[in-house]
Amino acid sequence: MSGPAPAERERADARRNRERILCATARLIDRVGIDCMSMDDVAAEAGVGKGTLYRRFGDRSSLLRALISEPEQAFQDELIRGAPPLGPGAPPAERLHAFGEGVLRFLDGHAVYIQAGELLAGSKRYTHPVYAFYMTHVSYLLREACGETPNHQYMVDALLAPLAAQPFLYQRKVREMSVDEICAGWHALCDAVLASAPAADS
Amino acid sequence: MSGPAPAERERADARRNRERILCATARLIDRVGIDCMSMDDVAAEAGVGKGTLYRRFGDRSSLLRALISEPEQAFQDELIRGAPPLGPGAPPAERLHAFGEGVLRFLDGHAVYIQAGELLAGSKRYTHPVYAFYMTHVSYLLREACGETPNHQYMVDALLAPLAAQPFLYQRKVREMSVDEICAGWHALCDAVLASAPAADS
DNA sequence: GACAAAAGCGGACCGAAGTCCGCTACTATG
DNA sequence: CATAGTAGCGGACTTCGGTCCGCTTTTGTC
Repeated sequence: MSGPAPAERERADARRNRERILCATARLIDRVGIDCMSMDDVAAEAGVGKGTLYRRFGDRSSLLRALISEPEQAFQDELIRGAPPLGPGAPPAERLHAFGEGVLRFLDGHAVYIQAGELLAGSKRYTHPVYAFYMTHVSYLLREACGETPNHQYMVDALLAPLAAQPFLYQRKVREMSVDEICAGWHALCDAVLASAPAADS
Repeated sequence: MSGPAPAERERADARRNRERILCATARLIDRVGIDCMSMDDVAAEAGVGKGTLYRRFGDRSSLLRALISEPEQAFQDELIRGAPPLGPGAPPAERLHAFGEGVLRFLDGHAVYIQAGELLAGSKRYTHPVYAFYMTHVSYLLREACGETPNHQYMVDALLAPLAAQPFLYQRKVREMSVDEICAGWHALCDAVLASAPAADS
């Protein structure tokens, strides 16, 4: 009954370096800002070689994403298992509203990490698992709320588009909108889309 | 009555090099694709130095944009001075629909140049004059169609978001949607937004 | 503890974007 | 045509993201 070998055991030095790198990155961002932080800086600050850095994190944007992967995971968990209206239990339309607001407030809370516009905003946005997750979620809620409609998939994308980091930062910094104003806007958009489809019975 | 000195006269060699560069760029894109085209390649193909290339075009994405600036300009002219429903004369709601469809078909017609996702899609999208122009246009049409609403500005952004190159290419390539399907989706979104506000009288 | 396999390390290296600055050659003027 | 002033040229150079591959450390086995 020796437990099944832990599928992938992380070697001790690997783990140590991974943590060093994450701490060093956070420290550097705090000290010089994301824009001025080169990958060489990170490697040096962490006291590891550049190869190690890239072996663990693949590329720059993945490294940055790793920094917020924990709260991001927590947010996703809330969507699936959390309390209403974010989690299951509330009517789908209400959950949809809560979802958008949740994403926007999440973005605002982690503005430091996404401010370069790289995170959740780069050209990889659409192919990243996180987009697939959000898309599935919104698709489900929208279908529950108003059934299958001709342009269902498009509406899902349209609802998700203003929740990207890029437009958010633009509205926040250039337009100088408050988070509340942005949320209000999204709620209005959400209502418009919901109202445009015949409400499902039940 | 010697005409006023032409504000900025372009030196002969400058003009020659500018044209050489644009031709060389188009040729290279055609030959090896945007992704494999380095700025050194362009300079070499055009037979100019790298400094010249950058002096004229600032950076890579500006160079690419310059390639479609002519048809882009033509499209903008059509919006202002063209025939209805794109130009003035048609009811604002109808013009709004025509605008979105126009942008989408424009994107499709120039997919070669925007396929790298750099053009009209980079982080500069929102600060580029072209976005300001589109924004003003949509803002005007939306206001004409349904008056001032609480989230006017947000709705404008929301309508414009799915007209960016990035989501367009995603829908086209990954989702394998036809241009017509994408247009249909946008029309539906447009209707939803228009319907969500009290119609203006008049 | 000795050993072998392999997971992981690290920094030299590469390619490409973008900068800098001394030189060239075009244009305006007498 | 000679000259001066300046717009424009060009390529060496810098920076930075990302790759490669020989070397080191860890871990499982006897």
